Amino acid sequence: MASVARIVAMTIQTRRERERAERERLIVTAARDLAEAEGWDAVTTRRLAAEIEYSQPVLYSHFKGKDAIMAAVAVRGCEELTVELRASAAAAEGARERLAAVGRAYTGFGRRRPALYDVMFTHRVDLPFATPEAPPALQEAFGELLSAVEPLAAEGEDPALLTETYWAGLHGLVTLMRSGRLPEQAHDRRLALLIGRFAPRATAR
Amino acid sequence: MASVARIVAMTIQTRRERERAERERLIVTAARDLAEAEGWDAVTTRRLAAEIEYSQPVLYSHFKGKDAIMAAVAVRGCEELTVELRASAAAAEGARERLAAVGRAYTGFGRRRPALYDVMFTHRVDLPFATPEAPPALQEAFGELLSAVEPLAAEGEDPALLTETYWAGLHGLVTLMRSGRLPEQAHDRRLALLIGRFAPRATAR
DNA sequence: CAGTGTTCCTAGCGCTGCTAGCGAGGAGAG
DNA sequence: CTCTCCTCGCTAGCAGCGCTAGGAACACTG
Repeated sequence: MASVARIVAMTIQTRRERERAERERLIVTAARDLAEAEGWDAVTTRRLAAEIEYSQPVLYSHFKGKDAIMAAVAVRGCEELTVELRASAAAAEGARERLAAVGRAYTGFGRRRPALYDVMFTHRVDLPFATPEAPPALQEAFGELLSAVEPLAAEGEDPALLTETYWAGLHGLVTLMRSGRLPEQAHDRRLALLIGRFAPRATAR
Repeated sequence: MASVARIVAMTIQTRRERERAERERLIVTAARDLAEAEGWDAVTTRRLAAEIEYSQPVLYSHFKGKDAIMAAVAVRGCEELTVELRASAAAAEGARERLAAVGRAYTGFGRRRPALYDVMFTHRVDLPFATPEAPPALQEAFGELLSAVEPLAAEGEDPALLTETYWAGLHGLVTLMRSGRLPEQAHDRRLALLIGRFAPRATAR
């Protein structure tokens, strides 16, 4: 009897936990969608609460604060980015073309999903980044870049550092363009120049 | 008599305008200093008003809003950046060394004055950038980069676009590092890699 | 069915950027 | 020198922000 009761309690418990987890996903999805539709300024705790049809304090039973919600959105964004990078790399042949493909995919992601990109790579958000405790999704995304850059590293060059440098170039292009500092229309040519610097034709042929 | 009165009135007018202009400079300086000391979050209109020893609404008689104040700080920042870039370029010899010098100066500026850098190149601020109406200070800063990059452009490459691409690389390094996405300690090596891509040794020698 | 514990909502705090409207004080006219 | 006017900067307040305390209502336990 006692054991049965315990089992029942456990299943009720698990159902509750499942519902909680589902609601948490709902919060993150709502925050992301709202941000992508109207920008992060429109994502207020009140607005978000209305969106999920709960009251404000519920948010704080899932996340420490608004920043934590944004961090969760960022992690989900990394997963999406990884998928896109992987797909583009898989479809490309040759080292130079692989580098170009991930570059296009990366900047395309940043331009197509500006709000998501911002929370991942621009906004201050308390996520561990350049450490072993970084979210796996983030490490995978970096890994995709790494495997595209690595074959193009010259002798004596650290592939990881070279990848970070290439990443910085892509990131700079995306952010400067999106904030109006660089004109949109020449993006492809700038990207081609960047790629050319990291994969000289001599190396590819 | 009438003319004398008019002249007196004019000098009074000019004195007032001078005082107003001085107060405007005071506001911008206070905003910049406060931001550099405690970050932009600490720069509230109340705090800023207290700093300049006037009441809040005075700020709005000079600037349309907080964003306009930040834009003014950004313009002043561009002037400072131009000075530093120019000095570093002048002290360097050879195309490759010039490129490296401005790269070091640029990233050094970003690391040394993070709040100022953010308002210039990261925060959304309604300044015309990539247009002829851009602030002269901004165009000069870009010009400094341009004259360092131009000699290194290959045949058929647009020097302006190449400069924008180099700028993006520097900007990416600064922002990713400052937001914790890239570890600080390897900055010099990443910068060296970037410079190496834009000024191959073969070109310099 | 009563007791118990959790869950979620209402209400409110201190702060933000920004603005309306008043009162003091100097400028100009006679 | 006095009176009028007008400019200037202040006090006070609005709506909205992130976040939290405390009580009501619900579901489960025995």
